Amino acid sequence: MRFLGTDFFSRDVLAVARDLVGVELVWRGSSGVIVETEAYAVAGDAACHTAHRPSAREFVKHMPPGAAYVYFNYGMYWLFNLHVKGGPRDGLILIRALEPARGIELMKFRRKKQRLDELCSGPGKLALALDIHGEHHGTPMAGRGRPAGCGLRMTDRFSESDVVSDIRVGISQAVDFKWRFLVKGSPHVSVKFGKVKMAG
DNA sequence: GGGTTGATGTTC
DNA sequence: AACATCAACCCG
Repeated sequence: MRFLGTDFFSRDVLAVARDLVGVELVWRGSSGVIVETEAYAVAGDAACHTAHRPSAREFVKHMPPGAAYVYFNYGMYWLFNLHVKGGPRDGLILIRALEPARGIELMKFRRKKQRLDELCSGPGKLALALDIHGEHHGTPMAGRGRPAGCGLRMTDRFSESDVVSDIRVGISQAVDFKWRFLVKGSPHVSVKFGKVKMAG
């Protein structure tokens, strides 16, 4: 199995976010093909953690491209991001939804759900399905130090024309950026194309 | 189907 | 106080 290297994560954060759609996220015996991502830019994006959190600024300063940025939100859910660094725009990419691929029974057990289209259709859901949590913060997902059994693998599951962009979900800053990338028509996304409520 | 609400705890 | 969420519940 060939995994993406750090060069993949050393490009523009928007290009990487778009290209991650269709890539298989492999995590210790379970996996899913990414069907939804959101880009957050280190500079000029008020919605990015680096805009308000010193700890996030420390992370992007010291961690390599491809490192996992994992954080706890709403007192209940872990959210999994990938660090992009070394291209025109650095940033963090939230993985928002997967089409389950491997280890589906284990994911159903962890989620206590049977329906395939509800297993990983949201950032909190997929972290639970894959058992991603705080101790995985900083895990290198590309290049040296990548744990055995974890990584990102190219697939031919979708074509470029399947991927559309839309505004981001659940934020109150920089709400107009169309920096969410998703497979149009996929039943596995968190929010369908065009369904995010507009501000005002 | 769509809207509303409560659960829950870390960071700033 | 805000928060890159989710599921359960209402209403119809």
